[in-house]
Amino acid sequence: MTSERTWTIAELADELGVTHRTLRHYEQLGLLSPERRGPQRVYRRGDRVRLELILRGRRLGFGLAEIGRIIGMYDEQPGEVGQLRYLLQRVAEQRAQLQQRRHDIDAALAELVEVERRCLADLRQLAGEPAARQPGQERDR
Amino acid sequence: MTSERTWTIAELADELGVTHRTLRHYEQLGLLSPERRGPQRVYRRGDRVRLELILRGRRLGFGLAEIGRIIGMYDEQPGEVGQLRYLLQRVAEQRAQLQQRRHDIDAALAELVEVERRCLADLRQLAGEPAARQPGQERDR
DNA sequence: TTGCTCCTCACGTCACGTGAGGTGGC
DNA sequence: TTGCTCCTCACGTCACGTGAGGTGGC
Repeated sequence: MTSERTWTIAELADELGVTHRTLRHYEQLGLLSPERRGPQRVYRRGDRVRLELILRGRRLGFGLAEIGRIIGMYDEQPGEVGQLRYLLQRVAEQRAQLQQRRHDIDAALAELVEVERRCLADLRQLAGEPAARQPGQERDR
Repeated sequence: MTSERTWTIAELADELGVTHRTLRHYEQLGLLSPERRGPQRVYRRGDRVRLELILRGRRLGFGLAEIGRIIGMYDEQPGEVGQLRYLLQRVAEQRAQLQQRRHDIDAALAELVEVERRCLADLRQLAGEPAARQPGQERDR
C-alpha cells in the first residue's frame, strides 16, 4: 500500500495562500473536518480538495454559509438535477451582484479621476499665485 | 432674519438615502455633531453638507476613519497645499485599489460564466439520458 | 389611550486578525 | 534550555443592522 500524502496546517495553508486561522475558522463552521493525531490536525487529499472548492467559491464572491450549502449538496447528490439547478440559480444571482459592483466601481473611478483633476488644478493655481490665500476669500470644494 | 432650514434625523436620513442608525453612527465617530433640542437631534445646513461629503467619500471607497481625516484637514486648512497633496495621495491609492478589485471581479465573472456553461451542459446530458445516474459511476466536478 | 417619532444601550453580522497563554518533540 | 510548531480561547475589526425598553407631544 502506498501511504497517502498528508499535510500539516502550516503546509496546507502555505500551499493555498491562506493563514492557519482561516483553516481553523472553516473547521469551526463545519466546512472542513480534518483528522487529529493527538491535538494536531492532519489534512488528507480529500480535505485539500474541499479547501480548494471553498477558496474557489470565495473567489466567486459567495459567502461561507452559501459555500457550505453548495458543497453539502454536492456531497449528498453529486451531479443531481436539483443540485445543478440550485447552483445555477445562485450563480445567476451572483453574476448580477458582481456586475452591479462593477458598475459601482466604474462610477467611483470616474469620480476619483474628476477629484484628482480638480486637486491638480488647485495646486497649480496655488503655485502660480503663492500669496493667493487671504482671509475672507471663499473657495468651492 | 430668515430662519435657517433644519432637519430631523428622519428627514435628513430619508433625503440622503441612509438610516437613522447611520447618522447616529457617524456622530459616535465624531464625523457629525448636530445640535440638540432637548434629547432630539437638529441638523442644520452645515451638517447636511458634511454628511454629503461623508457619503461621497464612502461611494469612493474610503473608510470612515480616512474620511474623518480628510474632512478634518479640510476644516482646518481648506485649499491648503498640504491638504491637497494628502488628498491627491489617498485618491491615487484608492484608484489603484479599485482597479485591482475590478480585475478580481472580471476574473470572477469569467469563471462564473464557465461554471454556468458546465452546469447547463450537465443538465442537458441528464435530460438526454434520464437513467444515467447509476451507482459506481464517477463524475468530475 | 393610542400612534408616531425620537432616544440610548448593547448585542449581532461577516470573515477572519491578533494576541495571550500553554503544550510537545527535536 | 532554547526554538519551533502546534493548540485553544477570546476579544478586536468594519460599518452599520436590529431589537429591547423607554420618552415626549399630538
